[in-house]
Amino acid sequence: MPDFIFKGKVYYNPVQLVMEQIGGVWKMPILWRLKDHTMRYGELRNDIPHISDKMLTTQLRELEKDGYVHRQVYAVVPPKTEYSLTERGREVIPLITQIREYGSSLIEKEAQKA
Amino acid sequence: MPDFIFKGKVYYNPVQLVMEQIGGVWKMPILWRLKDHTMRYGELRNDIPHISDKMLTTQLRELEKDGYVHRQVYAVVPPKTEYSLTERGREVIPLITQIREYGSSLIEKEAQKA
DNA sequence: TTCGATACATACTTTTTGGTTAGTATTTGA
DNA sequence: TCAAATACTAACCAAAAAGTATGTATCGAA
Repeated sequence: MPDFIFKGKVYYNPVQLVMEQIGGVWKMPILWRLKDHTMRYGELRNDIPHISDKMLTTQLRELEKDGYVHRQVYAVVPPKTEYSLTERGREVIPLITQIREYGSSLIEKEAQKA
Repeated sequence: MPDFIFKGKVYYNPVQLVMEQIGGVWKMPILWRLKDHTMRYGELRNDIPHISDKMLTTQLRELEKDGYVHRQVYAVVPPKTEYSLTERGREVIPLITQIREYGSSLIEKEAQKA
């Protein structure tokens, strides 16, 4: 597997690309919430434990730039913004499902031992 | 999904745990090489482009500590160490396969556009 | 006229991750 | 006696990711 270029940046392998697009602590949890419905900013904020405004905003912006979520701003006061998955976002859900399942299985095994 | 504790550390969700165990730039590429055979340190080193001694060593140690790889040291000179997957390591391969496939599909789509 | 509601932005600090360079231990064979 | 081979270790630095704390714009309602 040789190096390749994606959107102007060099990657060493496909895993690295995926990690950059949906890796980190918050991106998959965000995508997961949007799995089957649109959500407002504040709803995401309330639904994802421990996330800060800064993290929620930056991660949403990156997911938008990379084509995973759609951002719909309504010109009302107080402001209202709705987030939803794009086609690409929907396509990545099975992968997240498998990662979550694997994580849960790790936790279960650990619980059995203790 | 509430917080939980795994080996003494608090996690916010299962994704975060998986990311910590096999995330980052190098761990999955390492596990992938060991997929169907034991490899010596130097073989891994030569086979994984751009990886440094420091990264290879630290990531192997963490994978060993977390139970994904087995480390077999032979008392010979010059030194010889063989790495192989444990049961847990083998179990995680399907997940890595899917992540790689997803990454490859991203690359393909991007190539079609350009 | 001020307040409340919402979705942010900004500045700053800390933590984590990764990269670079150089060095070490051991024994066999030239 | 010295070089070669292998699997590391250590010290240091840079970059990226994440956390914390505070501020802001807008408009309608009270």
